[in-house]
Amino acid sequence: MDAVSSMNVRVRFAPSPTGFLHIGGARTALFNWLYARHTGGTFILRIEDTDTARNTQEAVEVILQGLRWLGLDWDEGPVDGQATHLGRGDRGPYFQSQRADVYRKWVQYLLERNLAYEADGATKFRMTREPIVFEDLAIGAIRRELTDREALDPDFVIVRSDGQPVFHLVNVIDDLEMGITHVVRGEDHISNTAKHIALFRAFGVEPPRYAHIPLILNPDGTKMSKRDQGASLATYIEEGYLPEAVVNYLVLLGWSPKDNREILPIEDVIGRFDLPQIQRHNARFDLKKLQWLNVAYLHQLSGDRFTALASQALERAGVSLAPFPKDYIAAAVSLAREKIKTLTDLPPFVDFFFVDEVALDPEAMARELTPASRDHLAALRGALVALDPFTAAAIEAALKTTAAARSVKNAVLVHPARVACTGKTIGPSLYHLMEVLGRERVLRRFDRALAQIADS
RNA sequence: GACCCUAUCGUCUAGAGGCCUAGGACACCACCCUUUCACGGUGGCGGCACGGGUUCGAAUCCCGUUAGGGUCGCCA
Repeated sequence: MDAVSSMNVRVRFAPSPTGFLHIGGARTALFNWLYARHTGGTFILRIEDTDTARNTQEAVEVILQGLRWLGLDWDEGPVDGQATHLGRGDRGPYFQSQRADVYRKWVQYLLERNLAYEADGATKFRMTREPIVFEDLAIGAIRRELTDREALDPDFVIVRSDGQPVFHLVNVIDDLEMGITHVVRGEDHISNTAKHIALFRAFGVEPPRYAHIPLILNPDGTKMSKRDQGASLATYIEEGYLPEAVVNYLVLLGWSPKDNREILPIEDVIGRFDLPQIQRHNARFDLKKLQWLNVAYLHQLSGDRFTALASQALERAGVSLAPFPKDYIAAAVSLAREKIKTLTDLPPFVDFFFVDEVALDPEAMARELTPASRDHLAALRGALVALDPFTAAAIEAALKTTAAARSVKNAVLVHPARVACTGKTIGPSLYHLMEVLGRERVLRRFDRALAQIADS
């Protein structure tokens, strides 16, 4: 352990409960968590719910659920979305709405020392006129001068005329009171840091170390805001991405293991993650790469977990699995594993396994269940009736023998058979799907297809 | 308007003065594999924003320009 690692690192993620967790916020949380785990430090979750009007318990739950889904466990912080509930940890409360007396105490401290003053009913902080210089762990030396507007009046409001303390004040007080040693946050706070450092000094304490991480931009390079496609973590949860894939992708967006590896077990990342190596420039979100990672993680999932997640996705899509044996479900969904990019892709691939009568796609039917295919299908049915064992290999052999006997290419039998069994032109391997379906179902579906052709 | 950050293939990145004829991944294109759709395999396309310095030598250091992003609120 190096010098930094051996000190007691305390980092925090301090989101405002707006009703959703921004993907950029998720990465900020991730980087804080990684740094805490890398250093053996403490990861704290604090809810910045000072804007009482739009903060609700539900909005907090969204954040907690998002972090839990990502696997980012916090050592101190809320246990649920209820602000008045006592959290875990001895530096609480972890909701700003419950810390009014703490803020009052420190405002009093500033007032008594003439470091703040009343003006127009508000309380303003006497900001230094000198440039603030600090060493950012991710970026390097930063020297911040006053802007022209600030030069006119450098002092800023820390308590509104309605008595509510503002962000800069509470953020600093909480970091101070909670013993935060490293502030890892979005680059959009880099200019605010001067104010924060000045406040820490006024309170008579050394400011924490800062590490500002780059922002996540839209594919077109514009800032990703709430409305933008894919800005909310919830969309990835709903669209069937694996948390480990999202985490891996987020890690790669601004950090690199420097050894050309892309698939990174989280333990490896924890072992190597550090602040100075964080990328300095903003990154654009690339859904295609996330999808690629998701496929990779889908492939290496254990059979049990895949079956569980696939079952969930099916139930959510309205497919009832209750009537089917566990083995049948597992065998059926496993045939789709290599075919899908996300779990929401799965239901259309395997739903035919779980219905009495397949829904015949009109186009597929028109193309494959033609009078010309009738005799082929009937012949294939004949080859399957007494086939033993009814396995993929045996089915394949039977189909090929039948095709050869009729002097047609395998595909001439394969395509109509697929439509007969699944109703669609795309899907899992035909031979395997027939094995899983079982002889009885297959023959019944063949008969129905044959009847369809006769009717048309 | 001012202040701050940033700048390597379309995208994410490796690169901390000679190892660079700039490496990898995603995407894209071609071919192979193949019963569909995918997976996989092989190959290809493609980049140091620009201009000045410093140096024997610069993607790497310095300055400027340009571009992008951020901030300057009684929002967080």
